[in-house]
Order: sequence, then structure tokens, then C-alpha cells
Amino acid sequence: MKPEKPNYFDLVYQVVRLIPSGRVTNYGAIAHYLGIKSGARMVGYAMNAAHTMVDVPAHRVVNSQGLLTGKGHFSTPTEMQELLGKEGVNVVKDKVQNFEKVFWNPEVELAL
DNA sequence: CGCCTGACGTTGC
DNA sequence: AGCAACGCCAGGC
Repeated sequence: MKPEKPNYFDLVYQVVRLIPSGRVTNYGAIAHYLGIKSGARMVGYAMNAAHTMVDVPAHRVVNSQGLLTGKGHFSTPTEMQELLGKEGVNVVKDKVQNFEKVFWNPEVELAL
């Protein structure tokens, strides 16, 4: 068939796009929500492409530790922290504070 | 067509 | 508790 862009990226974009301001999520949650257990890497991979998407707040997506692992992929390594901080998410040393508080679980918030 | 890399997660030591 | 290795899947070369 034709490799017209795998829906994989789109699926991730949709979920990430639904993340409300002041809230963050992790790759594993999105991956699990999409139905892929060990697809956390794929989510991050999709985020890389999402970097070109303005509607995809990739800065709201962090790893299971709440660390801004993808900050290095942004224009500036501080932009991710700045954006989160401006949205109400306390980020110290590239790490999200109160991660479990600001954590946005798609399976719960979307009432799956 | 095959090998390597990659914004992760989990388990083992 | 911190570090290392493995596993998974897809894209790029």
C-alpha cells in the first residue's frame, strides 16, 4: 500500500493536543492509551515529528520520571521549562515538580 | 532487504 | 537506591 504517513503520529498528536494547560503527561501513558504497551519510544519518536506541529504541545509531554527529556529537541533547552512554568507547572532542573499532581492521564481524563 | 538509531519503560543486580 | 541491560516498533540509510 502506500506509505502515506502512519496514523501512529496522528494518534499521538491527538492525545497530546488534548492535554490541558498546566498539565503534563508521559510517553508510557499515551502509548498505553493508544494500545501499545512498549511503544513509549514510538510516542517519543512521533513527538519528534510533532516538533514541526504547532498544535502539538510537546513540551507538555515528559517521561515517567517527569524529566524534560525532549528539551534538547526544542529550539532552546530552556523553552520547554519556560513554557511549562508559564502554564503553572513548576519545573526545576529540567524536572517537573508535583509531577503526579499535574499528571494528565488520557485514560482517566478522557473517561475511557 | 538488512542494520542502526531513537523525546522510553521496566526489570535485574 | 543507583546503574546497566533488554525489550518494542518504526523510520532512515
